[in-house]
Amino acid sequence: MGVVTLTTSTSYLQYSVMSVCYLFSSRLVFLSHRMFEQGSKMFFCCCGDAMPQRVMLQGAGPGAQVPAHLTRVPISLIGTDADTDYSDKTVKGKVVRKGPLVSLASDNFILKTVIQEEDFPPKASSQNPSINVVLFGALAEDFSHAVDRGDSVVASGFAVGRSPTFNKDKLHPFNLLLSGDAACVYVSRPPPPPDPRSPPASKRSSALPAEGSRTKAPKYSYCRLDDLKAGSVVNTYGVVVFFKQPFKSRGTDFCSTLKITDQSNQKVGCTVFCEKLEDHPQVFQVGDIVRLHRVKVQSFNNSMTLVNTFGFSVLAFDGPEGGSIEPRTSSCSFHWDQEDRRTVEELRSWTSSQALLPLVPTTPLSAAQPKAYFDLTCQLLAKAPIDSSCTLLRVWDGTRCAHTLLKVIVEQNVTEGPSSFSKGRESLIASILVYDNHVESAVQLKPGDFLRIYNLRAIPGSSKAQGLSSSSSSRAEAEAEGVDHLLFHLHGGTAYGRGIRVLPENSQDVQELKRVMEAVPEEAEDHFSELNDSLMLEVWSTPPQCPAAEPTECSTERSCDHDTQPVTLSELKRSGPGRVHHVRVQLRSYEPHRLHQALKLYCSKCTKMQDVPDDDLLASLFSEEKDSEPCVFPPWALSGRVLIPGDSPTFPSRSLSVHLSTRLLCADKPRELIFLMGSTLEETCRLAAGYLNIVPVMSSGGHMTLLDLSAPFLFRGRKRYYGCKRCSEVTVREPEGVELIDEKVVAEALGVQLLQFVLLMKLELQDATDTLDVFLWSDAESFFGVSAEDVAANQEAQNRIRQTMDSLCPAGGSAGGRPWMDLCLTAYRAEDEAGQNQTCYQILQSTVTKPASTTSTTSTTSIGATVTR
DNA sequence: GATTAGGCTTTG
Repeated sequence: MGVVTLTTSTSYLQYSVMSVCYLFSSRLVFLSHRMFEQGSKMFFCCCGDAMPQRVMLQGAGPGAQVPAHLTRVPISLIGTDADTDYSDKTVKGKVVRKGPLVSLASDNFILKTVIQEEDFPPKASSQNPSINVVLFGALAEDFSHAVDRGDSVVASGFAVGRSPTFNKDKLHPFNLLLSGDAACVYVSRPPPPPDPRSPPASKRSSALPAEGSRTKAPKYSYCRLDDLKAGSVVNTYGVVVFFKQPFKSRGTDFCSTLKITDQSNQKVGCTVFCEKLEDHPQVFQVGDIVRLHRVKVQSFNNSMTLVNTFGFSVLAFDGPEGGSIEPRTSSCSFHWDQEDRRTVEELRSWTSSQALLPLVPTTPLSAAQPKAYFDLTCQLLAKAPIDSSCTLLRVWDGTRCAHTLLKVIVEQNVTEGPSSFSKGRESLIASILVYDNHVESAVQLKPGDFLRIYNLRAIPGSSKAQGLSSSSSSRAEAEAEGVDHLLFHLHGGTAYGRGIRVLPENSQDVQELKRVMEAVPEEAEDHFSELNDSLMLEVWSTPPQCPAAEPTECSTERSCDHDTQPVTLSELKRSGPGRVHHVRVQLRSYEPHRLHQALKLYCSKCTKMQDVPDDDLLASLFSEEKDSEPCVFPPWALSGRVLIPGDSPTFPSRSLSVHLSTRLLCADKPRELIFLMGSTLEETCRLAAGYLNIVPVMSSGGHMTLLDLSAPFLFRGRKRYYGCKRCSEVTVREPEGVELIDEKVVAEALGVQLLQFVLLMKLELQDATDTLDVFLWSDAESFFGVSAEDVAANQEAQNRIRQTMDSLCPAGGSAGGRPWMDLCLTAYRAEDEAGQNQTCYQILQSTVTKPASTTSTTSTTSIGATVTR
């Protein structure tokens, strides 16, 4: 599998915190503090300094306005008139794509962006025109830092060139090239949306110094849990290690109980009395983090406890690292700043190091074991009172319980919500009897609510064994007989945190639950219900095999020889790394959607992976080398010239300097390998039709050398080969032998560490129990039945991948229409970019078996994204 | 500016 670390890619969330402009020596200088958020780490960096200004924020100062003598040209007119002088012209557009900053040499950069015209000239019908813009040098660097997608920019001082990617991207036949002192970009940014983490300040006119507006907010200090002094009122942060949902106290309030801890390892009990439920801590599970303001420290039984006091407020957060930091609170105004954010991050990181988080937050019905106590996240479908101390809740979570679920029969017309469901759905519904104090909270619940029920007990055995035989008329009647049935009880009292909580619709857990539920097709439910044989139930507690009404063949097969039974994704997630699993799943989604981005270059030596540069970038690398300086050629090289016929007045015929290997010439193989100097990318490609191997070279310091290794070092027909910048030690030599000249031989002669084309995709798999992100990488070629090298060079290979993905995951198709895949997965540990260990999954030894679609795989017409470079 | 509870060793 190699040693490449593949982790879920971290997206760099980037936003400008503030921009300040100074007038400095009569030149405008733009200082931008930008904040980067990367996983759990935050840092600031300052870009821009007292250098001449190249990228300017409009409205920031007098010099930042577009000079009045410049006139704007519509993007559609760029390049239409060969005589146009663009030195006094501008082009305006919105940044719709922004490429990475590519480093060419230590202080030279290149960056590609696409801008789209927004308002000029107004056009109702077709799409607004857009154009590629290539920026060079410090301008590229500044642009990379200062401009975001969505910004509106005005470019001036540009040159216009033919776009080498026009055939591919159909964007614009020309592009804008910005380099040198004259080039400038003016930026204006739409006003930022309000920060959702900073709710508007309270309208209360209260003089409370507390949770006011951000500007007036006082500095809060937080007391560590080993530093609590009895009698004081403090603010504190903690990780929840135990909690009880709010329950009615004997007094006037609801009471909730927390036990929290922090880096001091002290465990401190905390009691909250509030009349209103919404003012209580919104804690959903152990590991949640709470911030408490104004709690009184009391000594009880020789330990410190916390009780809320006047002005009390609480925020709660999810516990796992990397999750969103969205405070849960009913308060409409609260103080919240970067320091709070950092504190939560630190507690999360500490929590994970202490293994305080439960491995499995809640147990799905599919994993419920007889007699076990567990927490359940589910949706309420219906409820019915049984008697004054017992209420029936009918719930489901989209998973299938391994045991038959008992249906409790209730009197007619007492059920809130549907009294029965389709046969298939019924088989997925669990009956929960809630007792005593929980009856009162059940009254508040509405069918459709998403619930978490704490300390639920699975009651096993036959209905008779539970005293619920059909002849019994006591509390409920069960229609099922047998020994393999389950019913659930929520016992009275609040011991062990027993209780019911309604989860907010926007919570992560509810989103996850919905995904699982949506993956259960109606037909499948009915299909399931036919199979009530206990042996079959055992089998069918694993993912459904053919849930669609019209059974579809499985679209992939495993070629491995592991002797292991398929598991559900939820089971797989509960087991550790270092194992191989078989799963039967559907493809829910995949990345990248633009399939050409799945193609990467991989160095087997340093194990680094990089993107394949696009033609715009390559074209600029070639064009930079047009004017070669004088050069001493190596003694083995025979020099000559080759004529490249032109195809238009813009591209006249040119003769270029070529160098041949004496050894190959003597072997009568003059066309096997040429070293070509000063060619453009286009010319190189054209010559590649006539020469087997072309190595583009340039003169540097009076000697012949390769171009920058961002460019291919070798062209072989339509194939291009790249070298690793880190691992190559370039010297231009002729190959040793003459028998076979291929990319390996050439690379070896040139001291180039050859990069390999690979395919890398992230697939989101799903079954009835869960979803899972997996990588398709080392076995991607055998999965698709194509080589990555072919994908880089030929349309048929690209079509094959596109069609395979379309058939596994049809656009706009429902889950029911997606084929099922038998896959072999391996689970392994890898470090993410923040240095945190996480479990990753990779598809191994699995192959798509069916032709991807009914359309011909040899079709040469491609629509939409292809993997063309 | 009172009162509530102060986990738990698990009924139906």
